[in-house]
Amino acid sequence: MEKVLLIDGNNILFRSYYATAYTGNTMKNSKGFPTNALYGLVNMMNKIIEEEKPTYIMCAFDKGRTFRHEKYSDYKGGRSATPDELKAQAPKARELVEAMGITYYEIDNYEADDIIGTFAKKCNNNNDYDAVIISSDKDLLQLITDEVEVKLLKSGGESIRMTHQEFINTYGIEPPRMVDLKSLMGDSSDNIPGVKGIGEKTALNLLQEYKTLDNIYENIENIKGKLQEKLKDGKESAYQSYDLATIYTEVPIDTDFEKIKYKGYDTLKYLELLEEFEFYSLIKKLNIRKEDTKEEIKKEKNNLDVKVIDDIKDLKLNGDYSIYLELLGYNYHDAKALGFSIYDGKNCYYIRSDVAFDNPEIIFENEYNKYTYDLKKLLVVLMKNNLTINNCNYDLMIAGYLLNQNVKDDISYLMKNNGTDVMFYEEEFGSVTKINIPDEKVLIENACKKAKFIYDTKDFYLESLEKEEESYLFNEIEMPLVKVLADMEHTGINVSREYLEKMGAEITEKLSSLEKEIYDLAGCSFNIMSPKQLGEILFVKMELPYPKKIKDSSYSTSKEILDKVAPYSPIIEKILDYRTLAKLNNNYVIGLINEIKSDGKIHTLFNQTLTRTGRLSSSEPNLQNIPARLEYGKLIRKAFYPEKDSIILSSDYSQIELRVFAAMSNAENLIEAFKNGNDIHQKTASDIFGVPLESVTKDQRRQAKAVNFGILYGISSFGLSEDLNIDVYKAKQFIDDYLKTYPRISEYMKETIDEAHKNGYVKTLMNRKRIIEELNNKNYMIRSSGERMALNTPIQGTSADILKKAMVEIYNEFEKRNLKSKMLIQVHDELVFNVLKSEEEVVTNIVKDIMENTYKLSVPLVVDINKGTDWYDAK
DNA sequence: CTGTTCACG
DNA sequence: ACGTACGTGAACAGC
Repeated sequence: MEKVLLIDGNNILFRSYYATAYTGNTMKNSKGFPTNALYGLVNMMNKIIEEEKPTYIMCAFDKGRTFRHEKYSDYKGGRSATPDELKAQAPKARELVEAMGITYYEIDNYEADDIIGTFAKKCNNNNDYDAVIISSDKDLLQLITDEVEVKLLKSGGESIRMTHQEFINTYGIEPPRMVDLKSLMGDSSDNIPGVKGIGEKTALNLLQEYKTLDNIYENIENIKGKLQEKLKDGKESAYQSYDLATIYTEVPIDTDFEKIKYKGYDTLKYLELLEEFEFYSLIKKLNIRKEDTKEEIKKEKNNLDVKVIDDIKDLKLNGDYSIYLELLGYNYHDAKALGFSIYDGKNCYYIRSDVAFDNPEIIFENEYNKYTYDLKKLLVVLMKNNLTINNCNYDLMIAGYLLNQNVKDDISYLMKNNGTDVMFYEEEFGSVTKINIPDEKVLIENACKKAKFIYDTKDFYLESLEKEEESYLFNEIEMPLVKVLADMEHTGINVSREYLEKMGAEITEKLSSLEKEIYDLAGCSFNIMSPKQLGEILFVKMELPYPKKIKDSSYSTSKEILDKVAPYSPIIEKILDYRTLAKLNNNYVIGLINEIKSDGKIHTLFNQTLTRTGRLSSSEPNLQNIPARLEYGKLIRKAFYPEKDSIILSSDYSQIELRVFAAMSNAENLIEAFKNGNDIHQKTASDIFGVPLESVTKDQRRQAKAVNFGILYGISSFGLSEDLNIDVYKAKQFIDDYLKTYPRISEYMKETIDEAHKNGYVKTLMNRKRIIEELNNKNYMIRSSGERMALNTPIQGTSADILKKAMVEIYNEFEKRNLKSKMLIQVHDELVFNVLKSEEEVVTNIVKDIMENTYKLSVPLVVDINKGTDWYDAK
C-alpha cells in the first residue's frame, strides 16, 4: 500500500500568510521581500512529509479564473483582494515546492480542488494506493472515501484526520452529500448562494431524512409549509449551487502516479532559495557541507562564539548591550537565577548568576544602554538581591506586545516568527509541573541566541513602533511603568494568615451543615461540586423543570439556571450558598494562604503584556478579583493590612469607561451630564424613559445602567435581554430608544466599526493599537464578535492608558518628594496604597490630583479616595 | 487537558 | 439561519 499526499498548495500558502501577517511587522528578508508565507509553507511541507512519510506527493495551485466563473459571474465575489505581499510570494512558493522534490500542478480553468479531486479519484477502489488530502478547506471533505481521507488543518498546528467514519460521525451524512449540503445552505466565502432562508441545521435535517437534493425535490409535497415554499423558490439557485460546489474530477491531466513520486530535496536549488529568503535556521538544519555555504552560515547569528565569564576581568563591554536573564521556573518571585547572557554587537558573554551578583556594578551599572526582554523580571530578581540596574529604556517584550498582543510571553515565539532557531522555554526547562535543568551547553547556547536577537532586532522594533505612532506609548508609559510594577510586586502586601484561617474555619463549618441539608433534600449524597452529578440529581432524580428549551449534551447548573428553578425546591438556595462559600474557601481563603511568602506578604505578578486591550492582569495570585460585591465575601479584604504606622488608601475612578466613551463619541448630552455631575445612570433613565430626573424609579435606573454597560460592550438585544431578564423584543426597544435619544452615539458606533473594517485594527486615544483578525472572518458570529471588540477596545484600552499614565506620574512624584508610602495594587480603575500616617495628606492630594488631571478629556475625571485600617475598611 | 463555573473591572 | 455583550484568572471534575 503506497501513500499519496495531495496538498492544497494555495490553502497552505494563504494560511501561512495570515497566521503571521500583522501590520508593520511582516517577516521580510534584508532586501525587503516578504517571506512569511514562504516560511510557513516550508515548515508545513517539512512537517507533513515527516509525519506522513509518503511515496507520492502532489501539490496543487489555483490559476486565475475557472470554468465556474464563466458559468456563474458572482462566483467567489465579495472576497477581498489578495494582499500584494502575499501575491509576491506566490511564484516563489512554486519554485520552493519544486526544489523540495514535490511535483506541483496548476491548470488553466481549474482550481486546486479539481486537480486534487482528479488524483483522489484514482485511489478509489484501488488496493495499491491510499490518499491523504492536506487542507483546511472543508469543501474537500466531499472527496472522502474508504481510500481517501482528509487531514483537516486547524489553527495552532493542530489537525483532524477526517476518515470516512469520522466524517459520518461528525455530519451524519455520507461525504458526497457535502455537495447537497452546500447547495442548500450555500457558502458565503465562495459566494455560493444556496437556498435563501436555509442554514446548516435545516439542511442537515433535510438530508438526513431525504439523503439527496434530488430526492428532496422529488418529495417536495411531503414537506410542509414555509420550508416547502423556500425550497420551491430556491430550486434554481440550489441546483446552480450544486453545480458550483461539486469538485470536478475529470481534469485533463496525466495522473500517472510515477509523475508525482516524491524525490526529496534538490539540495542546491533548495539551499539557494533558503539563502534568498534568509531562512538561516533552516539552512543550519540541512547540515550541508558546501564550503562557501558554511562560511555564510558562520557569519550568521546562530553560530555564536560565546565567552563564559568566570573571571570578571574577561568581560570587556564594547558599547550598548543586550542582557537576558535565564531563570529556572516560571514565577520569578521564587525562581532560581541561572545566569545572564550579554551581547554587545561583537561579543557574546554568558555569566553565571553567582559571578554576576558578585560583580554587580560592572555588569548592571555603567554608562551603556541595556536592552532587555522582560525587564520587570530582571528588576524584581535584582531587587531581591538588593541590586539595581541603570539605563534600561528598551524592552523587547513590551515592544513586541505593543505591535501585536497575540504573541505569547516567551521570546522564542518572536524569534521563531523571524526565522531564528531557538528552543521554547518549555522545551528547554519543562512544563510548570515538572521543571528540569537543561545541560549547561544547551542553556548557554539558547540564552546567548536570545541576547543576540534582542540586540539585532532593536532598531527594527523601534522603527516599527515609530511607524505605528506608538513611540509615546512605549517610551512615556509602558517602559516607565515596568519599574513601577516591579516595585509593586517586590513590595508586596501584608496578608493576615490568622484572619484567613479564622474565616476558613467558619466557612468550613457552614459548608458541612449545608452539605448535610443538601443531601437530606436530595435523598442521597453526591459531589455537589460536580456539575454533571448535580444536574442529574436536580433534573432527573428530583424532576425539577429544566428551564432551557433544549438540553444539549448535559444540564447546565449555572447560577442563572438555578435561580430560575429556585422556587421549586429549597435545595437550590442551599446549593447556591454552598457554591459561594466553597469558592470563597478554595479560591480566597486557602488560595491566598498558600501564596503568603515567608515575609508574611503576597507578591503577585502584574502581567504587562497579556491582555488584548492594554489592561494589566494579575496572577499567582490574582489580586484583581478579590471579592467586592457580596458583603460576606468582602470580608476577605480585611486580611489585607498596612505596614506599621500606616493606613490603606484606595483611590478609584468613578465611571471611567463611560466618561471615556462620552468623550470619544462626542455625545454632547452625555458630556453635559458628566460636566453637571449628574448620576449618569439616572440621567440615562430620565432620557430614555422620558421622565424628569427626580421621578426616575430605582428599577428604571437599574435598567438604564444595564443599557449603559451594554453600550460599552457592543450591545446586542439578546445580551441585554439576558442581563435584564426581559424578552428580546423589549430589550431591542430599550436600545432603539437609547440610540434615538443619543443619535451621536449611534453614528460613533457605526463609524468605529466601518473604520475597523477598513483598517483591520482599532486604536485607543494614546495610540495603542489592536489588530482584530476576527473582522475578516467569514463566519458571521465570529465577525460580529470582532465588531464588538472593535467597539469596546478603544474604551477599555483608553481607560487603561489613563490609569497607567497616572501610575507612572504618581510613582515619580513619590520619588521626587522622597515619600515612603507605596503603591501596592492596581485593579483596572483603582489603586491601593500603603500610606504612612505622616504622609496621609500629601499622598491623598498627589494621588487625587494626578489621577484626575493626567489626561484631559472633554469630560471631567472624578476620583474617590477611601482610607482605612485594612482594604475592607478603605471603602 | 478541556469545559464549567464564578470571582473581579 | 445563526448564536449572542467586553476584558481577565483559578479551582474543580472528568476525560
